[in-house]
Amino acid sequence: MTKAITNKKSTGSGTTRIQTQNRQRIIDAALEVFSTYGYRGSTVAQIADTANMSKANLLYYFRTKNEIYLCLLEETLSEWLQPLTQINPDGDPADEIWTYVKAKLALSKSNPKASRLFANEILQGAPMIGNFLQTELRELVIAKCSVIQQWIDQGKLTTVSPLHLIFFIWAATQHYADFSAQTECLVDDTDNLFDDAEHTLKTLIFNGLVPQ
Amino acid sequence: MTKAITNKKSTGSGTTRIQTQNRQRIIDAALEVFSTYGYRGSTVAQIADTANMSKANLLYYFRTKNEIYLCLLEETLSEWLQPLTQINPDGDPADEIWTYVKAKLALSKSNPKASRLFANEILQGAPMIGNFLQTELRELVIAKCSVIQQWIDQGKLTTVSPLHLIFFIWAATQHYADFSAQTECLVDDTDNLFDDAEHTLKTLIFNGLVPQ
DNA sequence: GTATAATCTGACCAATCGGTCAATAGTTAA
DNA sequence: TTAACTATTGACCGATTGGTCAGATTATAC
Repeated sequence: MTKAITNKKSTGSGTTRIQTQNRQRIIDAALEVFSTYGYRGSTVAQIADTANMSKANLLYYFRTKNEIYLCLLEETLSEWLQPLTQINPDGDPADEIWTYVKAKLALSKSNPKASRLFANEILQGAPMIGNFLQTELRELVIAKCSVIQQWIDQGKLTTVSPLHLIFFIWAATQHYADFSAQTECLVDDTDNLFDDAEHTLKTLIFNGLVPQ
Repeated sequence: MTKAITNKKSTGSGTTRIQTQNRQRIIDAALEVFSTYGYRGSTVAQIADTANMSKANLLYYFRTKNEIYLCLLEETLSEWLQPLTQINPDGDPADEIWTYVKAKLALSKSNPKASRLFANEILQGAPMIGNFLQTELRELVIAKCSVIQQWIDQGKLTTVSPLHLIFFIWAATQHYADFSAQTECLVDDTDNLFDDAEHTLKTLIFNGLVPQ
């Protein structure tokens, strides 16, 4: 999944000011387009338009549509996964999990396009990041699951499947980014959307739905 | 969103045996393709191939790609929404909600392609069903929210936002269909996937994550 | 300033896209 | 059997797709 700069100055130090600038413009535009239409539904002309750049010039910086897509995925993946790595085995279980939920919710709010980019990719069978899912993500998730399992064994958490708890947090938080077209149709108070979501999630996760 | 049969016998009763048969074959193939690649990422040739039919013949039954898509959405929408309509204001709140969760989970298991079809549509901004979301779905959701609110007012449920509770149930259940490419990478025991999900969801929704 | 490399462009390409159409093959009711 | 209709096809259309290329333009090092 790695493919670095295609064109370089033969003389100097590798990357030009104009290169870094334009490659970033393209990546930004690509996020806009790919997150909306998915890989196959997006066109390089559309990305070039969004980046205010001629198609030929865009293909001077990235040789193929696929190269843009892979580069974009790579840039976005680490940001998207970072909160999970932050879960601290030595912290208070409830605190750690709630911090994680809040971080994922904040990401859904601040960068919904990144969420939709992955949603599109996975919906379509993860053709590009399938290998990543099976290796790096799997390792990380297994590690964090065993942390949660320890907390459960210590009686600090209710007995649940750690893996499904994680699925459940992913689903509940990313939903607001991935399905914003739907939520925005149904929510009246758009301003407080994420605050309301956070409050309801907190109640559900820590108190359950039935009064004790 | 309504467009009925295009070609009809000028003599007889409207629809031929071959017509109903082939239209169904096309709809089935269209679900397969559209649910995977989204509207723009799918091609009529691909649908025709999947249906074991020539492209020209497919376009004899549906005049345009869009017409297939709309017909498919229409057929699938009601099935997908049906469980929500079943929530009974006079039933026991916890029972009613749990029945709903189980029904949605069962749908995700039995017809994941339908879930992915809608996921793709909404991810891409709901260009075709936007109007439906704002009218029919909105009405239904508002009605069910007020039912849940009454249960809360009667002290039978914890105070949560009914709307976000519904979002949460949608997210948690459809996740297993929409992101199956991911879950299948991470789950070891694929056989019991939905049973484990159900158990974890039940614990979360009714007990919360912290032991009482 | 000027040479050299980096940047940018329009014209162009084969392949594929959604869709049409005239002609052929298959069904069906009399 | 046959006439009228339904079903199916391959050849074809203009538009769009991802991508190339020769050459024009701009920035940079000396």
